[in-house]
Formats: sequence, structure tokens, C-alpha cells
Amino acid sequence: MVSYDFPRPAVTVDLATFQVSRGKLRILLIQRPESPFAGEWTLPGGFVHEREALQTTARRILSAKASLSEAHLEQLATFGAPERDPRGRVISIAYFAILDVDCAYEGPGDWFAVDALPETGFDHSEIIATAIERLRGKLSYTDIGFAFMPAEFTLGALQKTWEAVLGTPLDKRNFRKSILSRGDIESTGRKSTGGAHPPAMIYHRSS
Amino acid sequence: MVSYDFPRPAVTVDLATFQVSRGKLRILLIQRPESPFAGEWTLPGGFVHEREALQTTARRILSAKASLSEAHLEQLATFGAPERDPRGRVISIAYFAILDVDCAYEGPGDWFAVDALPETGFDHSEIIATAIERLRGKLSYTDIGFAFMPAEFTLGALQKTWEAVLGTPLDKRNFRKSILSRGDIESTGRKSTGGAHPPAMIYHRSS
DNA sequence: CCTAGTGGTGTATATAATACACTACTAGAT
DNA sequence: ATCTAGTAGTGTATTATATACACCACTAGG
Repeated sequence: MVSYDFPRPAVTVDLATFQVSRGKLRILLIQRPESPFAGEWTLPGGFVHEREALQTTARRILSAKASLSEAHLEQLATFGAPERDPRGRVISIAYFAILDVDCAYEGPGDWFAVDALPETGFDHSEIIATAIERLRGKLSYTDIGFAFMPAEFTLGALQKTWEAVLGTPLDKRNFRKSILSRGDIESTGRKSTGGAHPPAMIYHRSS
Repeated sequence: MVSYDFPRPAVTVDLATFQVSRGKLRILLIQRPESPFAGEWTLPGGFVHEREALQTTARRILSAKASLSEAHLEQLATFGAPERDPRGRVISIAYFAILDVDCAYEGPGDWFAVDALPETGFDHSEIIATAIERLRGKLSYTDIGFAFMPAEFTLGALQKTWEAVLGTPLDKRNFRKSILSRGDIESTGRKSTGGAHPPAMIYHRSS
């Protein structure tokens, strides 16, 4: 059988790309160069190619913007309201990407702190809200938070990152207790140098 | 702009439909009448119509099989591996549906206990595994489990349903304590009649 | 009147989450 | 040399939550 009598929708992948910088959780938005929503802020996105896995589309969109091949990528949800794109039926599979703090993004677009987002085109505000909610929810019970970190990090840096993602301060002693009791990370035995403070133990993920 | 130079993929919705019956969590599978995978067990599914919201597609597929308009529906994930359908590129948005125990399903297909599933066509085993995992995971921290229940129920019936979904026995006193402390449900003040046991208090959701 | 089957109840223990404050070390400025 | 700013590192008491566990009562049906 073949029986596909319906006009096929276009299928895109949109990316909610997060990074923590200057103490804030930020998301990458680009200013659309063309209609619809020309000049408005939107999530980076692109059409799914013919023989391309969805995750591959996501990675292509991400690395088309910069050399970000190392990012954590995870499917978020699919948005398919019939009128979400004025060009016609476009179904978008949203992914979120997480860049570590050392990853220097060199593409178009700007990073917006998630507590100071601009208006966006399409239904991208909804996608962003869903992404932030999921990200915060998964922080405590998955290892997703480590995707914001470089391979080696101190507990102080880790805590600052967690606080930026959650948008709330955390108690230092409780944070260290709970992180260490997870068994996810282990000490490298080395200590950080530099900084106007005592050297801090450097940890890395143990898995 | 229009610029959609790529052949468009077909887009379907596949449904992982759950119900608890005879003490087991079961999922609805239908035997495909046609190629590909003719005669094999698959999830009910169908193409997304031109101006149809994805959730509407899911509901249409569900109620095409029976009058199941009351089911809980929730998006699960999107499966888009390039070779997942031998007919060509087909991207499937999987939903899961939950029927309450009193819902009499009268369509084609059979209910399979999730601990005794047959081989399935396409990548539907993967979709099913994802659905079961998500369902069990969400049971404790969402109200999804109540979708298996009719409007009014006893704590005994609720516990049996939970046990069927999780596939593990639960302690009666602890179960009652934790359910009641959630504040989700309240007593109707009435008691069940019938059965070779004392009347049980009837509860309903308080939301 | 006996049996099978479920309704309903409480306590003790272990584990996890929270609240909370001080000293020590380093870099850099004066 | 000394001072200052900034972070590293540490422990305990309290509260809340999760777990383990056993008995009597009531109803329907044989």
C-alpha cells in the first residue's frame, strides 16, 4: 500500500540551545532574515532532509551556526498546531541543546537570559517555556546538568551553574552533600590554581 | 520565502493505548491488514490530515477504533529514523492513550499484557518500551494514574491498578497514606456495596 | 456457620531534605 | 607587610518522607 492522499506537511527541527554565561541561563535566538516574522527573534531551525535522522538535523542546525558538535542534544517535544506557521502546515520537532560554559559560540544570533526574553515569532515562546521547564525538572534526577560543565570543574563552579539554571540560590553544604552522594563525580586529586581564594579540588564525571 | 526543496516526509501519529484489565497493564495492538508488515502486530496509527492538530489526529485514530473519546492523551516522543518505514520517509509522532477500566473497547486488535508482548512491525517495540517507561515514571509524581480509573473508585481498586501499571506489589497502608497525603482525591461519603468483603469508602478526584 | 476475600488501621525505623556559621587560603591592591 | 575581597571547605540538629510490618472486622456465598 501507499495511500497517502494528504498534502504532506513540512517538517522542521527547532533548537532551544542553552548555555550558562555571566551567571545566567541563556538561550540562543536568531533574528529571522526573511518573512514570515522577518526581523523577529526565533529559535534556530531548519528542515529535515530526506534521509536524515532527526537528531542529525538538530546537530546540523547547531553546527551550521558554529562548531558545536560536542553539545548535548535531546528531543523535547513536537509542535504541530495547524496554524503555527503562516506559510502552511509545518510540524516542528523541538530539541534542546546544551553547550558547556567553555564552548565559544561564534555564529549569528544573540544569547538571552531566560528571565529577560524578547517576544518571539511563531510559537517559539511556547517551545522555550517547555524547554526551560523540562531542563529545570530534569536537573535533579538526571545528569543533564553536567552538560553545562567542561570535563573538569570545581564544586563551586558546578554550584554556580546549577543556580543559574534553576534561577535560585542553593545552600553550599547541602549542595556538596547531595552532589557527592550521587556518585556521579569523583575527585581528580588535582586542585585548581589561580583566583583570589584557596585552591579548589577539581572533579570530573566518573561514569 | 518558501524554500522547501526537499521531498516532504509523511507524518503519522502512532498510539500506545493502555488499559488495566484482569490485573494486568495491557496495550492495544492491531494486526496489519496490508504490506508492509502485513499480519504483524503494530500500534494503531494513521496519517496527520492537512489541517488537523496532532492531538486531534491521535483522538481520531483512537475513536475510529471505538468510541473512546474520553481517553487521556499525551504526546510521548517523535520517531523519525530514516529507514523505520520501508515505504519511505515516515516520521511518527507517538502518543499514549489511557483508557479507564470501565471503557469497553470494541474495535479490531487485541490487548497484550505488557509483560507478554509479541514481536511488532516497524520500530513499534521501541515506541512501546518508551511509553511503558514513561508511564511508570510519571505515575508517582503526576496524576496520570487516575486516567485508568473511573470517576469514582475505592482505594483498593486504585491500588490494584497502580500495581498492575508498575508490575510490582505495593504495601496497603503505605499506599493509602501516600495517596491520601497528595490531596488529589477526597471521599464521596458513600460506600461501595456488593462483594464478599466490607463496604469500602468511595473516593473521587478533588481537582 | 464456615470460608474466602477485602476494608481499614498505627508505629517504629531508616533515609533524605533542610537550615544554618565559621575558619582558612590565595591574589591583588595599597 | 598588611589589608581586603572572594571563595574553599567542613558538621550537626531538625524535619519530612519512605519503608517495613500484623491484625481484626465485615460481607457474600456456599
